[in-house]
Amino acid sequence: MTAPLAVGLNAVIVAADTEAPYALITQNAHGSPGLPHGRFDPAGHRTFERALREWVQAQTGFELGYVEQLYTFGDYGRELPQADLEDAPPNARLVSVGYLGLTPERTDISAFRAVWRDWYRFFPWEDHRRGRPTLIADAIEPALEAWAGTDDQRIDRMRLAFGLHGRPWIEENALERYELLYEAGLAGEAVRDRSALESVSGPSPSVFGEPMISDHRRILATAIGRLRGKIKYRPVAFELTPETFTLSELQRTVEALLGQPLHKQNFRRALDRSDLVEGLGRQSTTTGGRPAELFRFRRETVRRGLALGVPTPRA
Amino acid sequence: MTAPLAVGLNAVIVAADTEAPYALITQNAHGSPGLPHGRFDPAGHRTFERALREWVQAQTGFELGYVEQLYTFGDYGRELPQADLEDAPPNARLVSVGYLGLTPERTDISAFRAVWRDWYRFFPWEDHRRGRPTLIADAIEPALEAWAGTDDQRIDRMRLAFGLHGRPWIEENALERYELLYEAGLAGEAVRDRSALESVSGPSPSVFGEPMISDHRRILATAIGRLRGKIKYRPVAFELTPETFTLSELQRTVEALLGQPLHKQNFRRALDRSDLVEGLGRQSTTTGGRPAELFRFRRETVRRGLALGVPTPRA
DNA sequence: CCATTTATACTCAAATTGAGCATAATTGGC
DNA sequence: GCCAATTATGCTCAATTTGAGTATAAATGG
Repeated sequence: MTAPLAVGLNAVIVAADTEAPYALITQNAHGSPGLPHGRFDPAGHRTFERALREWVQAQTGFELGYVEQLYTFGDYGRELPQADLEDAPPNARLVSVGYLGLTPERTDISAFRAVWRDWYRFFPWEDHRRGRPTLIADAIEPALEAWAGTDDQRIDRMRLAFGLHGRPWIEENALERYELLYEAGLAGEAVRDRSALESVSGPSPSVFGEPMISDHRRILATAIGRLRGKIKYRPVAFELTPETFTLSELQRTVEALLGQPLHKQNFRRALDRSDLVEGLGRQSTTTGGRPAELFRFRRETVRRGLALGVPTPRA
Repeated sequence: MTAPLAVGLNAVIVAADTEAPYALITQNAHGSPGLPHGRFDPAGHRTFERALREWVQAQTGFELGYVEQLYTFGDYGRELPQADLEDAPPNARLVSVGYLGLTPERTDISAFRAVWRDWYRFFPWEDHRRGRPTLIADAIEPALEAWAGTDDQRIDRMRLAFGLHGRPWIEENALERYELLYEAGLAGEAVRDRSALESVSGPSPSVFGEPMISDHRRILATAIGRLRGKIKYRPVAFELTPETFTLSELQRTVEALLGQPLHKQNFRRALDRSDLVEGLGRQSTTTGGRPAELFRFRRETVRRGLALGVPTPRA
């Protein structure tokens, strides 16, 4: 009577530099991108976190540091193709628990079937560092409008999610935006899941961003939103930076994660007041221009209990 | 080879008035308090949320409104006594998914085996509305100190969690505080779980707050922390208030949830600027003193996209 | 009708934010 | 070797927000 259950663990492992934020991506047998993942074996694993660390280590050679749980998905509508379940019992229902891991540098993983990928490849509409991507006005907005029709609730959701009609763009809402596109049939996964369920394959509409296997892009969107929110009130940014860095490097890294430019002077001033970083006196040999001072993260400040995030003054 | 898995769903259903915050509490066969819960049956349930709504309806007669997922626990150390698993396969490992539900009033549930309980009964150290509870300095601090001994990391965790030695009390950290007490053997559940695993029953040390079945108090602590954080940046407070309310009622309700007094004038001013509420011109017939104006929540403001929380200026 | 209680209004200094302009120290042509 | 371009860093100032106090208004209950 009760159908079998399987718990899948999925890891979004994030690194970032001044250029872009990266996620660790694996490939399945068909070469489709996905997240490092595996099944949770209740007999062999004491906790989710341990199981996750073990899987990630095996699949990518990567040793996880900072880890936090994201969300547990169990929807029927997103039931997975059997191919993704490997050794699960037939017809097993998958419950997937997503985790976020942060790492200070893109460690070498060349020996494994995993690569670091700029996460905006999967979410091209999320990068507003050089202004709002034209993709939104040119393609996403018209496609969503066609989907919404005269349904007021759909129109509302669309405007709020994508910051249309004078609403502000809220970078934390990466999941809402992806789910909206999925619902509107504008994500490759939606096309795939529907044809699998209904065995119909009508004319494929235009879809946005590179799709991933299973519901992995949804988990990645959850991670992006969570990290973007958390960076503002907890010093997680320093889990992603090297030991020493210049203020510009830190700022560009944060901008890459938020997909949003920040106001330089105000960023520095607020950081100064926060006591989160400490100048080292040493200079960095930068590419062109005046050399910048090197800084380090003051872990002591966090232990004093105030635990603030990095400032994010809008530019 | 793979042990059976069961997914348990647990609901923290919260109501609040100017006196206290309440959680909906059920009782097991032995009269021990717990949260409304049930197993997720993958065959019968499409999504976690639907299953949850069904269970809660059956156990408490309660119709859930606002719902959000909290956290998924899967630790081995907190394995549950078989009694709590009811119709699960023997030796099943329980994965428990916690949900938070909010409701504007304490609806009548007298026909069911469920009651509304002031949540501070389970967490007496969390209510700082009338100053820091003396329980902390009198009993918790010495007990934790005895546990920490000279272990610097333990001393540090203790001070940060409970705001000792000049650290600020951070009301969101309800889970950290409970887990610390559990680890230190100062929660009734810890005593119970240890004796179940080790079959020893030494002298029971003093424990704090009323224990709950299974890991339900841990889930309740998660809910408290989450709600306390969210109330500051999303207008969830209005999911808990009646249609119309006075500003004082709103303030006292928020204070009850945070366990923290707020600065009256600044609370009003910030609320004013936020556009979250709108005066109705009508007066409330209060108990004693000048009558207060009635207000209502402006849902329209949220739809305009700014979606701020209620202000929480420290008193 | 007066003391008490509660609500609401007003004020003011301190701190923070937003956004500009000015100056310093490099590199890379020419 | 000098000048332009580039990047880092410093300084200023008005506008806004915060923190916290004082004053006034409108009820209730002896």
